[in-house]
Amino acid sequence: MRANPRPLSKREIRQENERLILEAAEKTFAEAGFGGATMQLIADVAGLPKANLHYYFPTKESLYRRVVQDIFQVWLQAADVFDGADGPEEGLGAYIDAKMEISRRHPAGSKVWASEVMHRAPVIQDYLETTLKEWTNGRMAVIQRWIDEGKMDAVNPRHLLYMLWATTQHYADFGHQIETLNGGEPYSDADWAEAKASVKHIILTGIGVGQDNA
Amino acid sequence: MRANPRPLSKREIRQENERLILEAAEKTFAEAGFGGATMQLIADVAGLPKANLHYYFPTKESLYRRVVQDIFQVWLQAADVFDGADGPEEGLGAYIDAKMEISRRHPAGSKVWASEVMHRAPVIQDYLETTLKEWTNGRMAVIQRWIDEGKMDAVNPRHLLYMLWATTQHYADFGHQIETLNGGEPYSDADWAEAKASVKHIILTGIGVGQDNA
DNA sequence: TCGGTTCCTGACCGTATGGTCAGGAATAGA
DNA sequence: TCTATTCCTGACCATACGGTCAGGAACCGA
Repeated sequence: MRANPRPLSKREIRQENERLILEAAEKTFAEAGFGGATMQLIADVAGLPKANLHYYFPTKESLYRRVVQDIFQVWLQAADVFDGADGPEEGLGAYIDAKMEISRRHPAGSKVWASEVMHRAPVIQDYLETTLKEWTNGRMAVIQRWIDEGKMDAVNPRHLLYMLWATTQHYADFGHQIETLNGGEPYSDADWAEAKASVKHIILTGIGVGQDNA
Repeated sequence: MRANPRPLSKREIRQENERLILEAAEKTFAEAGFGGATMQLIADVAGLPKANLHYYFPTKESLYRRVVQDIFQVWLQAADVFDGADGPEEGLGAYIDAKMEISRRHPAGSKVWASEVMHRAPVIQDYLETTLKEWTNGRMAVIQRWIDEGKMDAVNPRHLLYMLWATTQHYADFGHQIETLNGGEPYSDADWAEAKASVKHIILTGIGVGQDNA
């Protein structure tokens, strides 16, 4: 049996347990939905007693809210690559790469978000109306500027954004279907590269942006 | 008070009640998820006593299974436009139109399907492995033939299909988000026309197919 | 050392859920 | 008309759920 190197401080204990709970909650909410996930199941996944969950998060809804908020922050951060780009090939290309990478690394988060929105966003409606709306308007303006500068075709910026979201998140939200159609095998590095390249090629070509496909 | 024109026959009663229950179930499962939907709530929406639901569908899962199967049939039917088309502009254009129309008319069904797949398809895994896989392989072959005939660019047929699914279903599954970003207003006829045109333009252009945009 | 704070959890509670069932009403078929 | 079948439902049941709480253990700061 191993020696205990150092007792955790109160601060460390709180950080560590919150992390354990949030990870377990994200995974469980993604797999079972809000209604299907039980506090007992989340507790089992986290390896903690159920009562301990209620110590850190008073209600199931408060835990869920925190999970959804964290996901939203990840997505907002990923959109930074959008800004400061010289044109659509760089900006949109990097954005597609970033969102595909999130779908690959954090599929559970994407599913929780999708589920939340599908159920009419009972918890994050205010985010949709404020932060997301402002973010969307800002990026639409960037795209419109690129159009005005003749850097891409005059497509509807809003529907272009929707297509980017839909396509990239599809690889997370419908990952199980994709895996099944791949003979039950998870996507390999090569599969992901092919997916990224295909998405970028069709969309960038679709808006009149040339590509050097290596 | 109105006179009862004709008492319903047993057969008619069964048909009508099953329809009521299935409609209520689709709507409720879409809005609340499998776990969040209760038999009592479905019964209230259908306007029937809860015990009557269990008379027609012995368990909640059997009712849910029936709902998902019905949705899958609608989608398979919609794909008929794909076949017999002379080329990608006609075939894919019609397919996009058909799937956008389903997203508009049956958003609840799309959501139930999405939710089912996100939760690792506990009920329709066999459909994914058989019917959907065969369907997908067939359409990939059609697309590959179009490519070989020089009717479109050499894109990866599989990822093109995924993009079609993702984009068209996004307008149903994320309809609430789209509506919120539309100022809380549901999409009008003009909004839907614009969405359809945008999706078709970007994707068809993206695969090297010219379009006469009226 | 010691009082205060934080962390922890087994046992418990009220409620809501999926599902059952007995018994009755309505229709079908002969 | 008469019997069999189908349809219907209020009342009920066992279970599982989210959440509470008392009481103790561990750490902190002075």
